[in-house]
Amino acid sequence: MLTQATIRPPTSRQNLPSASAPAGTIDMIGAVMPFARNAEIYGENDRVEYLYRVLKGSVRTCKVLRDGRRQIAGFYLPGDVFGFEAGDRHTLSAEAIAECQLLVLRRASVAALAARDSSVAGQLWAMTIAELQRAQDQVMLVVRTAQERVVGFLLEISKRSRDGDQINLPMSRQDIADYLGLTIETVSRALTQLKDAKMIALPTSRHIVLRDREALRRLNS
Amino acid sequence: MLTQATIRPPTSRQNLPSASAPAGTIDMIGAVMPFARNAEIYGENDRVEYLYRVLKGSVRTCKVLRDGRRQIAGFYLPGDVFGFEAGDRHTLSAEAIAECQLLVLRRASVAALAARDSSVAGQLWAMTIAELQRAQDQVMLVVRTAQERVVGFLLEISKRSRDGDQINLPMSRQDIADYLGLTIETVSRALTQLKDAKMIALPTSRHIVLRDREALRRLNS
DNA sequence: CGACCATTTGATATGGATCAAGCGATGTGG
DNA sequence: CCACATCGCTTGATCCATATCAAATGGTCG
Repeated sequence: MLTQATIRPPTSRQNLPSASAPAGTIDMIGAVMPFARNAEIYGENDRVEYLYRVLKGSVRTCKVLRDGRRQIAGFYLPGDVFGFEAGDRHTLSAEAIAECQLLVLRRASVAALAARDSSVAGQLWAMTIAELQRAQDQVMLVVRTAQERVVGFLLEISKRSRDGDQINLPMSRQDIADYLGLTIETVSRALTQLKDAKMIALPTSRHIVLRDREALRRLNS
Repeated sequence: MLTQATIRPPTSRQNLPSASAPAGTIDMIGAVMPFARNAEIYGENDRVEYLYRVLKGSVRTCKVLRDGRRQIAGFYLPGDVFGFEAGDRHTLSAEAIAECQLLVLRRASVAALAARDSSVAGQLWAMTIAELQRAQDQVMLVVRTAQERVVGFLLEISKRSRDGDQINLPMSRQDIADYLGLTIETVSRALTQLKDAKMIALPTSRHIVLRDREALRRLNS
């Protein structure tokens, strides 16, 4: 499944982040690391050692359910931070959707920095609440009809990737389906219906244009 | 729907929490308030002013979807803290499931305390991560079969209420259904099947006994 | 060009929703 | 104290949205 063996973060700091990383943020510590397409960043049950910020590319976190199906818990785009865990073991795995660069931060260093600098602690709290919000939104999404789930997903991605009405999907139909709790066939059919209704255009399967946001928003509620 | 008008938290501190509230925790600030069954604690779009800790009783947070269906985002039992929000408006509403007592904390006071005391900041972060974990677990739950969702719910409630194999449900079948994204009929049928399979007993509809945790865990994965 | 993989499209099956009725506990008024 | 209304829950019959199975299409890379 994976195209290469898991890359482990370095213990030394060979790749420091750019010198322009602002003081008073978590970006001042940590190392930049590249991951190949489909590379595992961490696995379920791995010890939690790092927090990650996406610099380039995109990442998915997921879990394989007992019946073999895969559920994706979140997609992370440039700027997003992931890897928050309650215990000392990961409950999800994380994989690079495409070639990506991550800022890898030792959890202990982050915690130490937060203890010293309350504004850093505040940032971490805010990021975690934002992540909680996203997870709650996902719950609201996955209980709706297939059509509504797909529309909700498109609007969410559009908002987060800040590219106007253009969407360049980094992920496959299978990834979308596993995020929404649907099958690829159903996702595909929903997109075709939206295209037939002139609400979106599909120049290529990974490039979507939102042609009628108003109508999409109505479907989304 | 609601049995009484919304009760607003007091601006003065008429009801201080017990003097035994430990220093260095958020419990040292705030006021104790009672809420009646089905009373609204806050509504969607209300300004965020407080954090809440459940002292007695139980609470649900939920959202009414466009089609009129209600989705419950979480149940909160004694000890749990709720009311974390990313923005300054609530994205969910909160209601008392049964008569309950809440410790009501001004968000600004909590933030100020966290800025002064890094261990408080750490507690808040940990609670938020725990809440994130729960939301992620709910996503994993609502994409499974009806039977699995109900089993997952029973095991979750059992773990959180720490009452051994006895479960005294504070919430109705409708609440459970709205949490799991099912109908009451489907929840009822799933429970009947579990009873017929001798995995649970149902002395009364709100009192469930887990008779075969091993079998239940197998269904849950 | 041809092999391969991702996506779309088509035909059928099924799990859970919906519609409808029955049941049991609780409460209320005569 | 008992008829009877009410409410929450369970059970039954049918329907429909989405899964599943199957095949066609299209896009990419050697």
